Amino acid sequence: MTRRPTLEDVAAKAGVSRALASLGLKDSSRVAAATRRRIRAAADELGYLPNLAAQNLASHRTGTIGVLLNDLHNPFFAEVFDGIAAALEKHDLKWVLTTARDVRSNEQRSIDALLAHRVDGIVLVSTRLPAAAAAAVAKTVPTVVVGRALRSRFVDCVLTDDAAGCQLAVDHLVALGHERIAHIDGGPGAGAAARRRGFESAMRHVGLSERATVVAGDFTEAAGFEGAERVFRGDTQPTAVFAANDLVAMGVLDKLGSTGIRVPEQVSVIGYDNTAISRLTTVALTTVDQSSPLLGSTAVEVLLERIGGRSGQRMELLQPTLVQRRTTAPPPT
Amino acid sequence: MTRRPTLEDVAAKAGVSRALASLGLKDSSRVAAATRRRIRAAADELGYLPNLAAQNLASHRTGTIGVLLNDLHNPFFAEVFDGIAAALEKHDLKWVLTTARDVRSNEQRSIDALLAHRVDGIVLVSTRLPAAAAAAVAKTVPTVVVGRALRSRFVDCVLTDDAAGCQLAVDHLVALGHERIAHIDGGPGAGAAARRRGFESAMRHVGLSERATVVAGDFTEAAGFEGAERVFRGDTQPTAVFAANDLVAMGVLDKLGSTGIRVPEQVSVIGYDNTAISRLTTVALTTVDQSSPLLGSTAVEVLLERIGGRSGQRMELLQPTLVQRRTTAPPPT
DNA sequence: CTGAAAGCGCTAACAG
DNA sequence: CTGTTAGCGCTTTCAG
Repeated sequence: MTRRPTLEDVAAKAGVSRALASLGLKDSSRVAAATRRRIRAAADELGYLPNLAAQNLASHRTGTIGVLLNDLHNPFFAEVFDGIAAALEKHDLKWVLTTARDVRSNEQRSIDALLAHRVDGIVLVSTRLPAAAAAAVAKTVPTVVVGRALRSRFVDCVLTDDAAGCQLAVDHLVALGHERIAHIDGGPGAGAAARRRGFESAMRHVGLSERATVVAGDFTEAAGFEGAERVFRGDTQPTAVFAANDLVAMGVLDKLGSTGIRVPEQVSVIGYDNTAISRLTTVALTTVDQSSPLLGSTAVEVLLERIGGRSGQRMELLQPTLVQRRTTAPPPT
Repeated sequence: MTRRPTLEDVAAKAGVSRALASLGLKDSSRVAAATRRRIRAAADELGYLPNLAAQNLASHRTGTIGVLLNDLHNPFFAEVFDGIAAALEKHDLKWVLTTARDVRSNEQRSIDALLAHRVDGIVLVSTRLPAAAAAAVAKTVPTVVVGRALRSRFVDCVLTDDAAGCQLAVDHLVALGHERIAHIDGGPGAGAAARRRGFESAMRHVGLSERATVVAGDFTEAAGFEGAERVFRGDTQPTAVFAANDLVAMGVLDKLGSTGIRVPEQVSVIGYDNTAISRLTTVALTTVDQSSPLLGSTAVEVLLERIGGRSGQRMELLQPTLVQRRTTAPPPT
């Protein structure tokens, strides 16, 4: 647990000045190749690792992007992060990753932590942060929001065209012959409102407004379970359920399974996200795909543009697709 | 995008020196309560956020723990992280979270990044890092490894007693009447070897050594799928499969389902981790529970002890339990 | 209780 | 090509 070597040590060992050592390690063409090699060798031998704090402080930039992921438990976010990380690596940027864990107030705290790091930019993935708060952050540091549309000159957004996604889902069910369709929504979750409105307007488009039910949920399996419970308690039971996301859909399947209602013979279920779980043939959930990694990588590109100086808002809408599996079928006759 | 306020600004606004402002914000009793309030007010008004880099550099400590998670896609790690984060919050510590994403060489790079942050300690969750490399890290900064046993004076370990866990699984299957049991292992994954050896020795204990098969896998669904393919190709087919983890088990269920083999009537399947997926009643996977959050919080406690000065190794073995659901039953007669 | 001064490890002009 | 000189924003003795 000895003191870590500093640039000073490297410089001494290589017989050069600190400044030259610094340049040498960055492969600056300003320093002779031979010297460069000597410096690098000295650094390796000492096990030198630059002190980020010192680097950041002196250079006024961190080369780091802050990423706030809503929830580590939802595989969807892991996939979005894959896209983010890949893009960041491509651009030789570092990142610091945070999650809010549970509560809402934690989101601001997590963001403050990123700000304290003096990150060069921030990616907010599906946070519930109030629009005003997000705009405030964006005024301090370039910010892009994933999964939610925010009208603000300062905040860029990258999200799936949920209106289209919901239309896809509804059209599919209607084509199969369904009319009474229930939506279990994402409650206070980020983007939940958009998806709920998408569902309602899609049902209107096909002239089935009065047959639509919406029950309040959350983006979790538990919410899906409880939502299904409520949906199938009434007397005018729907023949299909459109869940706010795959997790919710799993909860619905769970409830239906334990109640002895067969899917898709008696009830059709459709999810949103096309996560790994939905792909399992034992689950085989019909779902709306949002190409999650693309969401992430696009967010990074948009952010870099903003860091590069663009000042107008950029709102990137990605088109979803329907992935038809085996939880949807014609309703019972 | 204006310059962020510094301590200097806060001090000026509060009409005190920088030093006092610094102390005041830390609620040091060395500064009068009234002054403290004035300082705090000034800071709030300016939206002051301390510059971490400067703080770290000046104080020689970061109050930050580095966490390297093997894989964001496996919900097991999200649960372990819950425990880690909760414990860290309890102790008022910050963290920086990393994942290696894919390749092995990335693990060292991720660790170097944590080291560059000058974190006060490191938690390595299920990394494949060679023992020597881990020990090297530990000599630089207090380190605890989760999910793997490493014999080194410098590295502390927190893991589940996999020998016991495997015995639990095997005993359960044997009690049901199974004899030909296959294990699809975790291949090169962290802790895979321990689990494989645990399976083999458990089978030996019950005198079923020759009935045991082991096929090489990986801790993924895909590996489970392929593993099942190989297992059920031969002529002496097992009646039960013990998977290295729940993801592998899901892959197995997937393959069996698509082949028309019924679970548990024809084949029993048992997983490891008791992740959220296994709990779904549509899946209802029998599995070995490792109380993942406890694994995480224990790791933090052990790490803090080490940071506090303990020098001997601490090897914390947590006892697993069997969670019996509906993928295991007596073999067909 | 408060302030002055030194310095953390590094980068970035600016000279030689 | 190489070295000198200032800081970056903060904490931390050490004096008042």
